[in-house]
Amino acid sequence: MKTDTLTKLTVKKGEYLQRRGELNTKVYYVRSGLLRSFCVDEKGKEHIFMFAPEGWIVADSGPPEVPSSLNIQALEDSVVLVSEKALDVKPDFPRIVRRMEALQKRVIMLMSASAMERYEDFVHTYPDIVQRVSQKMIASYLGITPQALSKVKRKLYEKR
Amino acid sequence: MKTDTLTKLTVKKGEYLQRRGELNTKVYYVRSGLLRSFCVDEKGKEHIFMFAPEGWIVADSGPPEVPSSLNIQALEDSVVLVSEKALDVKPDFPRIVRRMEALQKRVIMLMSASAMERYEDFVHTYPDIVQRVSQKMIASYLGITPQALSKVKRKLYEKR
DNA sequence: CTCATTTGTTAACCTAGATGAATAGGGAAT
DNA sequence: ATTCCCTATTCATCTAGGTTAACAAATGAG
Repeated sequence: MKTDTLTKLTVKKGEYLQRRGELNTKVYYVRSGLLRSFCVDEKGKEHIFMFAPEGWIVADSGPPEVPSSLNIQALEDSVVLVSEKALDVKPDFPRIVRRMEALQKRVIMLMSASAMERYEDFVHTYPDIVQRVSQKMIASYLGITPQALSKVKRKLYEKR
Repeated sequence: MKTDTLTKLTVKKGEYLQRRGELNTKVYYVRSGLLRSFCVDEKGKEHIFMFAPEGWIVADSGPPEVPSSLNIQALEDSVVLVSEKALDVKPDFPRIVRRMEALQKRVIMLMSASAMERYEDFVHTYPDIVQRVSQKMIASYLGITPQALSKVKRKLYEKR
């Protein structure tokens, strides 16, 4: 990453960094705050692809010339460094490997685990995020409705 | 990729290249035939993570020092080139980007689309694979049972 | 502060897909 | 050919999670 191609951006809670359909040339490095990337299906339902707290990188995975299918939005006031994908000639390989690993796990969880199992795994894997975002956001990440998440949490509470 | 670190491997249909729990140091390049990578959940159910026909690369995404969570098996007689992850100093970046894209799409599909939508998308995206593998395998990739896939196909047939 | 909007939870009902069991076809080995 | 096993399909039943609606609590704007 060349330092001179980075732009510092300050965004308020709720602001968008990128919207679906826009050109997909940027990579966002979160210096402080919290972002989410998400898509919206035909029925208008939002699906969170990932949360990005401090130190994380977000971008649509697609090539720069294809319009983005994801929206990127700040969930807290945030400071973000923006770089151009094309200029990012020497990508951070270990970080990419970790991302792939996380995606692999996510796919497998979505295919094989119940909503409760996915919630427990999420709480265990991202305990900090759980504190910082709404139930609605967590449900949207898990691929269930907020109502279903409420049920899950009650069952877990009753268990102990 | 250094040519001198590659090993050519010939496997018969049904043979395993890697089993869950084994060290996870290898990357497989499929020269001919067809592989699948999959995991097995606590209930003994198999979930296919990906199919790898000619020209594709398969590996567990995790770091080499962690035991693999995936099994890799030949679905057809295949010829495979094997290389060590650690020696693979200059990874094929465009290919990785395409893989990430595919994974992103898969996550989103699993969260937002019905079994029928996922099947239609699969047929559209991998028409060749559909011809080469059993219904059971396709169902396992889609995250549904073979019975549910049967229903989906009948409904699609009735529609037209 | 007030008013309005959003969020979290509960409950009643509904559906997509799982489960289990039965049946019929396909190979492969002998 | 026969046996064995595995695959595909169908049906009946069950259940996790979706949908709709109601309401209270929290949040935000002015």
